[in-house]
Parts: sequence; C-alpha cells; structure tokens
Amino acid sequence: MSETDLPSPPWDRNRRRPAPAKVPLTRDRIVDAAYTVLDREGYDRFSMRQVALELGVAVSALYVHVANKDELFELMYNRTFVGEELPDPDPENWQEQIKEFARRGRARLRQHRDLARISMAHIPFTPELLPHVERLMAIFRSSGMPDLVAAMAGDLLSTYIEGFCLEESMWLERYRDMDEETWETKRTEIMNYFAELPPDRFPNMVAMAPYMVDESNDYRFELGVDILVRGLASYIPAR
Amino acid sequence: MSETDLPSPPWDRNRRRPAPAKVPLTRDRIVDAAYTVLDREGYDRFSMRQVALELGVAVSALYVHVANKDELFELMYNRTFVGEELPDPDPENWQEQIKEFARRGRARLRQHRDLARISMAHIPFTPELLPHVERLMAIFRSSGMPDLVAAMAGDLLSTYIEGFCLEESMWLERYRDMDEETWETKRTEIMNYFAELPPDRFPNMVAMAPYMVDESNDYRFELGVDILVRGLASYIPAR
DNA sequence: GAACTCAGTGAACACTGTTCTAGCATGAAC
DNA sequence: GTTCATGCTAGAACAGTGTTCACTGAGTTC
Repeated sequence: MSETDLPSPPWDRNRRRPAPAKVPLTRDRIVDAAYTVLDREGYDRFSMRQVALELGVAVSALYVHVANKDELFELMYNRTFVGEELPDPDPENWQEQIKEFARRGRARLRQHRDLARISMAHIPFTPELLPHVERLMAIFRSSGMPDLVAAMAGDLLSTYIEGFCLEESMWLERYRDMDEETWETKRTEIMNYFAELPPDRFPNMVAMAPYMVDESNDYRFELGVDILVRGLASYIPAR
Repeated sequence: MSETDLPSPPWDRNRRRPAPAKVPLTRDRIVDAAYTVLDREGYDRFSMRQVALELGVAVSALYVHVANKDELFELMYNRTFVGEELPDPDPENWQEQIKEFARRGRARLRQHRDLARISMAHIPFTPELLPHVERLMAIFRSSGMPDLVAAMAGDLLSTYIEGFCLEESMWLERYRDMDEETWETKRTEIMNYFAELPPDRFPNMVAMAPYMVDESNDYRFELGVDILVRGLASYIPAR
C-alpha cells in the first residue's frame, strides 16, 4: 500500500486517475474472488459489487469479462468438478465405483458455501463436463444394465447428490450463526417435537423420530446411494 | 370500475383518500395474487410490488399480513399439497401406491410456473404437511422394509420428485418464448451435437444420445421412480 | 510522435425488499 | 350522537441490487 492508493481530491479527478491494476483482470481471477465472496456472504448476499470490491475494481469492469451474474455463476459451477478423475470401468466393481463417485461429488459440493444451490440451478451439460459424464456412462454400461436405464442413472444419481447436498446446506445455513450449545438445544427441541406428537394420529412419525434426527448425514447419504444402486442393479439381466 | 378509481389531484391528496378496499386483505388473497404473479412473471421477476399491483394495494399493506418475501414463498409452498389425499396402506400394493404418490406430486409441482424452485428451497417440515408425511410413512412401513430405510425413503423420494421437476422446469423456462418451430430446430441441434461428438473419445455419449433426447419426460420420470422403488423393495426381508 | 484500441472508470437508470410516519374508516364507549 | 381507539392502508424513503453508458488513459502499432 502506497500513498497513491489515497483517493485523489475532487478538483484533481480529471487529471490524475488511479493507475490500472498491475495484474490484469481475467475470468479466472473474477471466479476466484466470486468464491471468496460466496464463502463470506452466502448466496443471498452475493452481489457483483461485492466481487468488484474484493478485487479492488469497478463493478462495470467485471462486465467486460462476464456477461452477467448468471454467467458468473455458471463459470463457478463449471469449475466445481475440474480435476476430478473417474476410474476405468471395472464391471465386477461398478457399484463401489458409483458410490465413490457419489461421495466425491458430495465432497466437492461441500467445498464452498451454498455451492449446492448454484449447482442445482444449472443444467449439467457444458463442454467442460462432457468427459466426466462420458466416463460415468462407461461405468454404468459396463455393469450390463440396459442403455435406457444407464441414461437415466446419470440424471438420477446427480439429482440425488445435488438434492441431498442442497437440503444439507439449508440446515447448515439455518443454524450457521449458532454456537454449539444453542444448536444442541435446537436439536432436542426438534426431537421433543416429534416425540410429543399425539401417538394416535401420528404413530408412524413418533416411531420413526429417532431415525430422523439421530442418524448422521454421512450415514444417510450412504444409505440413499445404496438404495439407488440396488435399484439400478435390479435392471441387470441375469447371465 | 367507476370514476372514483381515478387518482386524486395532488392538491386534494390530504383531504380525499381512496376508500379502503371493500374486500379486506388476507393472507389467502395475498397468496392467490402471488400465484398469479408467479405464473405471469416467473420466479426471477417475482416481486412484492407486482403482488401489490395485482391486488391494487400498496406494497406496505402486504407486510402487515406477511413478514417478508420468504414467508410469502413459504405460504405458497405450504399450499402446494393441501387437499392431496393418500390412500390407506395396502401392503400388497405399496409399490403402486408410492408410484401414484410420486405422479401426483409431480402434477402438483407443475401446476404453477417455477413452483419446483420454491419447493426445492424449502425444508418440507411444516405442521401443514405432517399428516401427509405420516400417511406416506405408513405406506412405506406397511411394506415391511426396516424403519431406518423407510425414514430415508421419504426424503429420497421427495428429493427425486422435486429435483426432476426442477430440471424439467428449467428446460421449460429456457425455451419458454420459443414457438414450436424454433423449438424443433433447437431439438435437432442438441441431437446433432451429441451425434457429432468424436466417437473415439465419447463412444458412450454417442451411443446413448438417442435415449437422452428421444424419451419423453413422462417416461423418464416413471423409470426413475421404478428404480427407486426397486431399490427400496430390495431391503424388504424375505418372509 | 501520432493514431488507435480497449480494459477499466464513475455515474446513472430502473429496479428490488423493507421500514417508517401518518391518515382514513370502522367499531366500541360513553 | 359524539368521542375515542384500533386496525389497515398509503406514500415516501432508505439502502441496496444488476446492468448500461460515455468517457478516460495507458499500451501498442504504424
């Protein structure tokens, strides 16, 4: 920081302008800053002005590189899965390969705050993701399931992953600024709510209450993937 | 419409005020208007001012009945499934009962533009929905699957329904203001895109291309539900 | 050294959600 | 039948939003 960072006095505005940034603005730098802002502010408070502020740049400068806010979100979404590698299809082991794919997908979506929300709002058909989808399809087809089912399987699985992460993040967001203690209070509140429902009108809810709050998200996610994989497996014709 | 609907001249503003609406403003009327605005403008252009305009009322009047925009969305969401009835559990027929539940859920979410988006953004745990969830759980448990699986099944199924409808509505939204002809052009464009991928690098995509565009959404939805139900059924211990 | 290109600027536009003060019309109280 | 309180509603205002625009000024090309 030098004294040239100070704002120039008004009578001087038309003579001296701040020197342009040494580092030129690029799409990549904008996306970097956008992630920083997203993590700090969350989806609802994310704004182009915040991104510009983060970069120390005028808002309008962003629009030279990015068409609009939506395109910026798309760029962020596209980066979500870069570098992710899928293994070569192993027909004996396709179920575990798919489960691992799901786990890594969830991990990626948890890397940034509210990323699941952005992801859910975009159709995953960009050129950047094509090789990824290709390898996923390879694994499904290697299992021997009909092509029609394999085509559906990709959609089904990514809908599940994104949907699960979205719900997860909404709970996280709701209790974001709570300390451990109030969170524990809230937890027992929810538990009590289900436990104290009239058992004659809600016998099933009361019976299932423990499973709804006790189980960890990790376990629930795993169970969901297993149900999906079993359903897919049921379509593989016996040899 | 009478001449009293004309705006009063400025010099008269402090004497004559427009008579208050004969029909008092209620939450229900606001939600009605909100749905009208949503259908006309879509989620992105939905605003409190538009709702007020629709009712012929000042914006601030809305805030007497509704805490904020988010609560209004919640009210809209809560209304989505009112009146929907689930049958008594029939253990021999639980699979068809669940499928019917899914179909009706999709139909409801398609009743209003962008409703899937609102639905996805809300956690379905409101008092209004409790009896609904209770009956759904009753059906799952009647099948004989473990309680842990049944608890997961509800989440899994509604995630699928909402996710499917969301993706469906995004495609719909994207091609909303296209006529039949340009839509058909776009369709073949997509088809060609997949067909013209280099077959050595994308053998699976090329092979699956027909299934990705040809199948109707209805059929795809049905297939997805069937995969889910089969996965759930695999957890039922043999008698 | 002059001409040109173009990323970046600040101001502006047309909106948004939300809050505030203040006034109207209705019901109850006397 | 007048007064009072109360609940709804209006209008203006605040602080913010995405996006556009004419205009700089540094760097490159001729």
